[in-house]
Amino acid sequence: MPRPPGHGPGYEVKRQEIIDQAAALFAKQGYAATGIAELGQVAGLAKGALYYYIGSKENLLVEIQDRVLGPLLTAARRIAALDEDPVLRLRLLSETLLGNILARLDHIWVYEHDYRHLRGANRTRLLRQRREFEKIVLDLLVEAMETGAFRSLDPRLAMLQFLNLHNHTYQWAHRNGPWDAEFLSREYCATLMSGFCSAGYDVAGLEKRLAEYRDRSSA
Amino acid sequence: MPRPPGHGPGYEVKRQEIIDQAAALFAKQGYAATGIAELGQVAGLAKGALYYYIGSKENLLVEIQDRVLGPLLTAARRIAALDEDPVLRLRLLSETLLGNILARLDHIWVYEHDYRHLRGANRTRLLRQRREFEKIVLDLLVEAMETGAFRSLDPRLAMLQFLNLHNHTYQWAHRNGPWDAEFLSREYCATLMSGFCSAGYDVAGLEKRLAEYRDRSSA
Amino acid sequence: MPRPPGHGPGYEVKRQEIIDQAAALFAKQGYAATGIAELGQVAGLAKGALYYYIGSKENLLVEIQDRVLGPLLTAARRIAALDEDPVLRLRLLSETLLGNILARLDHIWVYEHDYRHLRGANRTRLLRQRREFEKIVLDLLVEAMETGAFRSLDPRLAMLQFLNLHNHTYQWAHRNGPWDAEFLSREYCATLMSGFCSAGYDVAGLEKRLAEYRDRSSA
Amino acid sequence: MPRPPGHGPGYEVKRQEIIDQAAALFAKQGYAATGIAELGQVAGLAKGALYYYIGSKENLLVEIQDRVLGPLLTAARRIAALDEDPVLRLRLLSETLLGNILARLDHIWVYEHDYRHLRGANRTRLLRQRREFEKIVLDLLVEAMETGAFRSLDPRLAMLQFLNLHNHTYQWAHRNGPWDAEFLSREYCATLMSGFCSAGYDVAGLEKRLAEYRDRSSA
DNA sequence: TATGAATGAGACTTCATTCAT
DNA sequence: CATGAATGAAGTCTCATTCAT
Repeated sequence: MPRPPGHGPGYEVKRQEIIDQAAALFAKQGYAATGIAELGQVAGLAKGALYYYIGSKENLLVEIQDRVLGPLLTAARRIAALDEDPVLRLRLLSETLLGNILARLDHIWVYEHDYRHLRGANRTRLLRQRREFEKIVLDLLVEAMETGAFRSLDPRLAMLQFLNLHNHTYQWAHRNGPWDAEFLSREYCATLMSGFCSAGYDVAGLEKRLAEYRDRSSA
Repeated sequence: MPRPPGHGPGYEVKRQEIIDQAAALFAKQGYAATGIAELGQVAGLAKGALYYYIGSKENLLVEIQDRVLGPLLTAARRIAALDEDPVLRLRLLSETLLGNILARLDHIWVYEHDYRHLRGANRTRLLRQRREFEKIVLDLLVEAMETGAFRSLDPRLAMLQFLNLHNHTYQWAHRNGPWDAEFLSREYCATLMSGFCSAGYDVAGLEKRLAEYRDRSSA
Repeated sequence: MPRPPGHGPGYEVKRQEIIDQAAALFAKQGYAATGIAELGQVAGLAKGALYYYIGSKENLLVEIQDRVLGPLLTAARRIAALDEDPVLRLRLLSETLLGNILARLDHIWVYEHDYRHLRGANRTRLLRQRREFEKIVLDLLVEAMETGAFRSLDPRLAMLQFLNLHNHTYQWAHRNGPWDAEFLSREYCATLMSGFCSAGYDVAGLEKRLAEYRDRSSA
Repeated sequence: MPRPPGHGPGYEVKRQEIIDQAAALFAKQGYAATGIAELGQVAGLAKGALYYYIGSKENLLVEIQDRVLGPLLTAARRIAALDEDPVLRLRLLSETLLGNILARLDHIWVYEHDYRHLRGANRTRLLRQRREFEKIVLDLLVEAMETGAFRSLDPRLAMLQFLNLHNHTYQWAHRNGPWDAEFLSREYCATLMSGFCSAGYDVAGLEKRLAEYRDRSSA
């Protein structure tokens, strides 16, 4: 991660390009099964120049993980802090999560498969961030139980169902698939909320409230 | 009366042990990142002897995949053929699937992560089997819609939700976890069926009908 | 102005050196019995660097075969196309063939012994080239029969005698041996032509006509 | 070569079978490229039993060489000692040599290609035997010059031509080929004698004298 | 006699990385 | 900024051979 000091203006641009290409390769073949030589070929750079940009192979993995978890956590924190119904916030979080997954499918492949190749501090940091994200979901679910929207559930199991349903999407989604994040989120949440909500809760009204929220916040 | 050239009586036993150990290692570190030397160390065998049992590294991967898909497909075919309500059969399939996942967590890790390292015929065969399993789920969902139990859903998306929810379980489950297959299946199906069923369908009655089915079939 | 990825200026030179050294080793010990480690030691390179130059062991074999058959076929085609008496052309071909054999004895060892270790396309190509060379000899012999210089022979057996006599030379010839290609060719052809020619043919005149041809073509 | 003491009656028979099979394999693939496992498969024996018969891989090579050189030297010595015209003896030797080559093509392949894999005493002994055979040919050629049948030749080069022409035959001959040893010997000797003999020598008469000799010795 | 299990060296090849230029 | 050459460990796999049974 320590980048050599004093780079020209094009450095960061090219660096980001290389990380993109690496994410695509890692997603297709796996991190361990992708060689530096292959990366260089795709990037159009000899190995020496490649290392000038990437530092090390593991560095690439770190960057890819950061690209996934950085925006995701930022958005999740923002949503969790909204002054809205926890169920609505869960719905917003769902759509954000799916949006991130669909927007960067190859990054997600790497994120889901290869985080175990991180070592030491990189790994610790990653796991901390993953736990933070899970905690946000968990807290929203607990809040929804406290407001009476949800019945009394095992909060951890509810969170795991939420994550199972969303996170496994990368396995079959593909660019130009038939469904976008908004649609998938609506469907997933319809399923989850039906299962989670209390007897009297108006599940069908959620989408209306979401529309109202969007009117308000875009105003 | 000398045996013809082949393998001795203890061969298959030891072979299965080695596959077990390989599955554990592959699950922890990934197939590509696990070396033959490491496998040999765990098995307590020199490399030559190891190869006497395994044939090749990819062979191990094939065996592990077969151990997952073999029993799973057998059970799924049997359940799909039962003369029962499709919703009940989905519930049975769910529990079987979760039972397989929890019983062989490390095999499932490998199954989910490393099938891409299979080549040629091995890969083709695997993908065919995966599709067969998915087809069974899909057909049951369609049946449930036809009987009026489920509302009109996109069958493929319903199947993917079913699989998302179940298959991602390996990511967080662990030996001696708090929940068994029966419990998880009940919870997952409660969620899914609430989301999928028609307005008038008696979701709560599913578990009772399951109990009745079990009484019947054990009789 | 940086070079595009590829190979530096010294690459090809070193590569040819390595092929030379490989030919010497293969000739002495056989292709199959010569290890990459040994090659590296002789070349003064670690295994990694060696592979940077050679690509694969079989590649070395291909290059060695090409070094033999490339010049040989070029020369043979040129000679066959000359507007001269077929017997004279056979004499010229004989000397060229012996010149190639004596000039690259170790290459010829490998060429004669280890072509069977080539696989697939490499092997097919080699066999095609070998057959082309044999065809050239065969056609010249047939021509010589048609002009009446040779008696009526089984053309294939005549060709095989020609090749037996020449090609086996590598088995006993050595650098700084007492005989050069010109001398050996004269002797071999004296033997062969005596056996092949018609009753009235002036065998002894062949060498004189050769000298005349050389005068003409050097003028 | 030291065979374990005290074997049953079938030992030697089976041993010879195995050597036959080894010769076939070595001829087709080369000594170095043929594995003991492959030999065992062909022989229908596990590796332990195979070693009981063969002692070591190099032993097989020794046996194969002996099977070639033993009969050849015996026959050559006998022929050289005949009280006949040296040219006739050369003709007899030629036919014997070709007979041995054609009768055991795979042994000859091994003999020609893999003698270099012999080490130490095995190698020394082989080379001594080879030289003895060459000496016999050389002496006959010198005799033929002394009797005036042949012109004055470089005896060593004459011998090498003789051997080139005969020994290279294994490269293209095959079982059920169109030509037998008698025919090939007649052709080869016709070529060689035409080239070697003095002006007045009756080459054509050689075959007649050969027939007379055969009448005499079968009588 | 014969088996099958075991060894350990060595086979060919690829790897991530470094560095002088 | 970028190259190409080099390393040495590690990758998967095969080898000839031994030996308890």
